[in-house]
Parts: sequence; structure tokens; C-alpha cells
Amino acid sequence: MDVVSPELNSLLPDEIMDTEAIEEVPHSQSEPMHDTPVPMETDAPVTSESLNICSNAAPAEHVQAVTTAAAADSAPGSQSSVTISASSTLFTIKPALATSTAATKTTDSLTGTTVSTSSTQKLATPFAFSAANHQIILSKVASAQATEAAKAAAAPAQVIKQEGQKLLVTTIGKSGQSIVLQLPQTGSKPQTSGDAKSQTPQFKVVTIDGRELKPVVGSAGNQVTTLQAHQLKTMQIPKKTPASSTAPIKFIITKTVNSKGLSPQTSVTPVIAGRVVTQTSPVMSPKTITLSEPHNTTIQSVPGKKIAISPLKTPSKVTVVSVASPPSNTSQKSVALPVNVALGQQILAVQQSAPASPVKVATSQTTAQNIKPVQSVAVGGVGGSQFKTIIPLATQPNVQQIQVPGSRFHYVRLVSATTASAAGQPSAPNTSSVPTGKPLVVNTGAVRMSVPVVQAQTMKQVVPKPLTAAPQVVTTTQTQQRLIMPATPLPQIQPNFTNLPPGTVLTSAPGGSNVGYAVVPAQYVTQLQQSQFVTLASSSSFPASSSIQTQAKLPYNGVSAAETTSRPRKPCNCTKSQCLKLYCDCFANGEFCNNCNCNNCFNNLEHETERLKAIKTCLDRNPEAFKPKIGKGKEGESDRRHSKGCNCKRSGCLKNYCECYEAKIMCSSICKCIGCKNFEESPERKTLMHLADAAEVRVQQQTAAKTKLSSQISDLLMRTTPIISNGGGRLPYTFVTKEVLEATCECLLEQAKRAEQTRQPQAEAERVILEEFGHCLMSIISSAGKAKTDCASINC
DNA sequence: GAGTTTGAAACT
DNA sequence: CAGTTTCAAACTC
Repeated sequence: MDVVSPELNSLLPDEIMDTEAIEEVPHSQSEPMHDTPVPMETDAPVTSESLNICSNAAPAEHVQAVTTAAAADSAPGSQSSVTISASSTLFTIKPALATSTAATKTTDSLTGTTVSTSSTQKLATPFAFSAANHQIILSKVASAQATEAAKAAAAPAQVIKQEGQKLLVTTIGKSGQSIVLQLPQTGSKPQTSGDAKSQTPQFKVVTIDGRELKPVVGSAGNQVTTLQAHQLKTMQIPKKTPASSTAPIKFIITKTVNSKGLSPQTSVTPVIAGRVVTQTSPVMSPKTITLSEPHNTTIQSVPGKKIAISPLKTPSKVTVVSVASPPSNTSQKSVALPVNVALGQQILAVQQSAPASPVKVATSQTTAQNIKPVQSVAVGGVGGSQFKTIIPLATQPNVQQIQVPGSRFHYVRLVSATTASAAGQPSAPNTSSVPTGKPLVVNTGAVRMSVPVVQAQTMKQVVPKPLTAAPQVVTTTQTQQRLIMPATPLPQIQPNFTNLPPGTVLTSAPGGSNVGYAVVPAQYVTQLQQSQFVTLASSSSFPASSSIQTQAKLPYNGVSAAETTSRPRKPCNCTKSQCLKLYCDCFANGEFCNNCNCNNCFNNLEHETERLKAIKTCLDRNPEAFKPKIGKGKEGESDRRHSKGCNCKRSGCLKNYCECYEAKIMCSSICKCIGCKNFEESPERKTLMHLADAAEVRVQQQTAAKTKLSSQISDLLMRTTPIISNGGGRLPYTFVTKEVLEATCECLLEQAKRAEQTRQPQAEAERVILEEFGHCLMSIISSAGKAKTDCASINC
């Protein structure tokens, strides 16, 4: 499958913003390699999904989950959860212990996160928990029988009680050490084997790294669980196990988003490197995320990397999220690093704009590659929230972008050669296998592995969408864009990302890999792969295919009504600059020319190399060339002023030649203008303003008059139309019909004859005729009024 | 719509 | 940094 399901897309924007949502997903270096492709996004029924974690065959393999779950007890019918708190991090593990074929559903009552599983097999697989540094290591027991036996025995040595629905780990030791677990409210929720919703989590701490865990049932963990239950989101992280004998296991791992100031609506965006996020049941569990754990998690630097750059209000801040950080790492979730460091990193970044929130990026780890922690770079957009995304060059052929109409977010789906065959299966239960070595990016309600790309000038800060208890309906009308970026070789050109044009996307230049990055306006992401959109739409049952096709029809530089509506800025008319200089407003705004009137335009994807070079040149000349000239003042728009000031000489700064005047701001001390009249007390300016106001008033009045007239006309038509339809062609209010006219004329002629016969003077004759005419009119009016009444009584 | 004016951008 | 040229938008007719 090549397309991110709309369900997933709809869930993307929510939980990206919060840095707290970014979690490091450490991996075990001793984890053996597995050639088995990790499913990226599954189209197969959810029932086939399974989570194999640390099978016995691979004792060294660790599953590390870093998410907190929503309060299971707060959601009636939700599955029991195991909450483990490591240090300051609270972990809640919700195993989908569906013992029946029916799909299970877990919904966070507060966040709305829903985790549904449809495991057809009885999930009795025991797991070994190991938490260190916000990490939970789970080791699956060799056989389910052992689990069952452990459950039946309920021996103290089994560490975790089964009767309790929620397991609380009050203290977590280092890897391999015992974990103190507690069952709060034992027996509060009767365990039902057949009912997943009420079923008790059947976790069994059995082995970790092949060793027996001997956790001790503690008694001080209750508080921990209840503290942050409302801030939890759930996420499924299935992992395939080499041992096929073991039944597939559904496993839900959740993590507390923020233990501090985050509101319940705050969403979490945990991303696990190299794992496939799959939405198993779009209908039942919109928020469900299935992650496939890559077998190879060795941390190494790999050339092909992806970087998502999103300018927010922290322009120069680079937020790097290490997904595959070693277990020994601290609990730090994000690290600010220089942009240069971020380059060359594989990035599956999910970002959502949030006011005054740093960029949050989640990255995923490839399976076949040794990967360094994915790093995301936040490039501060000036004057507006804008995202910059760097798309590796080499992988462009494997990238497919999707844009939902009406959405400002783009979806870029990585399509590898091996998975291309499955591209046409975007059915609701999206399941796709991801080849090793390919970054897997799938976004769900809990995980966002994409980067929202917003139009440079229309980007609004997106408030994290509060999650509702009800399953979220996936629609194609969301106003957000997501980029899913593939891994790529290190780009040769690394422009100053902090100064890139707003909404810039660095993508591969035509001609293959290692050519360099092409700076692509975020707006242009839609244009980037329009043809691909068409292909996707036609070859798959993607629900939003029709919409995508509509977008795909948009020409780069042609005329399109749809594009026109989405492109408020005026088209340029460049003729000599090739639209690669700042003369061109499109280029200056970091946008591709689209629907413009320019000639010999190079400001498009076909000329990425030239464009990139031009951008670099501009940046070399002026590092802030692409930053907005009109900066916002600290105290509001009233303090807006031109960053450089104007240099007008003849316009008096009262024409649109002046950039200050054009921006509707007054000239400031930094302006070098001559004869400036664009200041507060300027009478000319006031006059202009008054004129402008008057003109505006006139326009408004005219508009109102037109509206009123139109309304009256419409009203008249509305009144006459039904009569027309019923009157057989005779308008009831057309009083002077042919018959009436003839009768009137006969009356007038009769009066004229009488006057002539009586030899009346001409004046008297005219008077008589006029009187008769008046009588006729009165009769007509009277008849018409009567007819109106009759018609009204008949028709109504 | 063609021509002029204007000032920012680019160039020297 | 200053002067000049280029350029495209704004403006005028």
C-alpha cells in the first residue's frame, strides 16, 4: 500500500505538536537481524496482525515501548491496562487480549484515543517487562501454555497478578532487573476471557533477555497510575516474531503524554523508528496504531536520512528526536541540535504547529539499516507558521504525495520498489509490509510520522485537536498536510535552513540520488507529485481518491480554477528573471510559480537544480532574503514595521511602490525614503486614508445596494414564478393584456365619438377621453386586485 | 492594453 | 558601501 489511509491522515495533525509526545524508542543492539519485511501499513485484516515481542528465539530482542496509555478504568469497557512507571515516565501497557474473534476496542474516554484489535487468537502470550530509561522491554514467553499455567497458578513468583485488571509498576529497575508491579483494586474488574473490553490484561513477566524476571508486587504504585491516566494515549506496537508457532499477539503500549501542563486533549505523538504504524481498524479504532518493530535496531550512522524541517516560532531551534536511542539514554525526549547535524538523518517527522511550541518530530527507524536516531529540524518561520520539509533526493521516485482537497497538509507516502505492488490496497484496514531498509512512516491518532506542510502564507498555527471518546471519523476535508519522507542520502547542498523560503521542502533533484536537495515550497508539495496522485487514486480504493484526482489535475503553471482558489497570491509576470530572483514574488515568497503569467519560468519542480542554486545565491547575498520583510512587533500588529525600511524617493511612500505603504504600515526610522508622507500625522496620508475609507464605504454601499436589488428581483421572481407555472402563460399581474387593451381603446374611442357627435370642443373631448382612460385604469386595477386575491386563494 | 513610473533587487 | 542597472509591479492613459 502506498497511500496513507485517510483515516490515518485525519489523525495526523493532532498529536504532533507536543514535544512531550516525542519519545525515544531505544532499541537493543543485540537484536538480531531479520530479513522479514516489517509491515508498514497493513491492508490485511487486522486479525492477522500480531505483535511478537522478544520471542524466545531471539532472547536479546527487546521491545521498547514508550507510551502511556489512557486510563483504562476511565473508559468503560476498555481493556485493562498495565501501567509501568519508570522514573518520571509513566508507561501503560494495554495488551489486546482478545480471546475471541471479535475485534476489541479500547477507547480513551478523555483523549478519544481508541485502540482496537481483532486478534482471532487467544492472546495469552506472556511478556517480560523490562523498563529502563523510559523503556519497557517485553519478552514473550516461549509458549502460551506457560502463560496459561502461570495464570492458573497465580503463584507469587509470577510477579504479576492476573486478577487485577490494571498492573501498576511502581518501580522499575534496570534492564534485567526486577520490576515492582502492583495490582491496584484487585478484582475490581472481573476478568472475562472472552470479552476483550473487560478482560484482564494477561501480561506475564517471564523473561527478559532470556532471564527470569522476578518482580515483586508492590503496593505504592496506585498513585502513579491514577495520576496521569487522563493524559494517556494508546498505541499498538506489534512486532513479528521469527517463531511462527506463537500466536500473534496484540499489544498496546501507551505512554503518558505530559504529566504536567498538558490538557487531556493534548495528543501524543510517539514515533518509533523502524516500526510500522498500522491502523488496523479504521472504523472501530481510528486511533489504533500498530507498530512493527524492526529486527535490526543497531544504532549507526547511515547516509540515507530524512529531515523534516518545520519553522515554528522558534526559528532556529532544531528539535531532534532520537528514536533509536540506546536504552542507556536518559529520558530526554527531544534534543536541540544544529541544523547541520540534522542533515543526512533519516527523518520520519511528524510535526504539528502549536503556538509557542517547539517542533516535535517523531522518527522511525529502518529495519534493514543501521540508523542513527532520526532527527528533525525545526526551522523557524518568520511571520507565520510555516513548515519546511527536506525530502531526500534519492527517494523521490519512491515518494508519493497525497493531498486531501481542502487540506493544507500534504501526505507523502514512501513507496519502495518492493512494496509498490501493494500500493493499490488502501482499503480501510491498511496493511502494508515495509521492506527492510526503508523508513516506515505511517501516522495514526497516536503516532504521527509525517510532517505537515503548510502553505507559506496561509499557515495557521494548529491547535492540537482534542481527542474525543468517540472514534474519530476520518474525512478528507481536513485542513492539514502531512509529509512522509523517505530516507535519502546526504544531500550535497545544505542551504541555510533557517532562512529557507517559507514552507520549503527540500526534495530530490531530477536525475537521481545524491544530486542535492531541491528547495520546494510547501505549497508546491501538492504540485510535486500530481501525476502520482492520479496514479494513486486510480489504482487504489483510497477513499479520497476523487479528491486527490481533483488536486492532481492542477497544472503547475497553468490555469486551474481549483488551484486559483487555493492560491490567493497574485500570479507573477516575470519575463527575464526566470522567476529565480527576488523580483519574482512567487520566488521571494518561497513558492513555486503556479497559475502565473511568467515566461521561461524556472521556479518549478522541473528546474529544481536551478532553483536551488538561485535560492542559495540569494541566501548568500542576504541570509534573510526569504524572511518576511514585515515583522510583527512585540506588542502586536501596531508595531509591525518593515525589516529594512523603504527607500522611496518620488512616491512619497503613499503609493504601493512603497513596501511600507503596501504593507499598510507607516514608515519608520529605518526607512531611507525621501519626502516621506507615510507617517502618523501626515495630512496626505490621512487624506488618503479618508479617501480610502470613503471608497470602501462606497463599495460597501454599492455592494449592499446590489445585494438589495438582487434580493428584490429574486423576491419578485419568486412571487411571479408560481403563478407563471399555474397561469397557463397569463401573468396575473400583467393587467394590460391584449383584451384589456382593446377594451380600453374601445372605451376611449367611444368617448371620442360621443364628443365628436355632441360637437364638444377638443379640450372637452380630451378631458372626457382622459376621464374614461382613468376609469379604465381603475377598472383594470380593481380587476387585477380581485384576480390577485382569487389566485392567492386558489393557489394557496 | 500599452506605456510610464517607481523602487527593490541585482550588479559593478 | 555607493552608484548603476535590471526588473517587475504599480500606475497612468
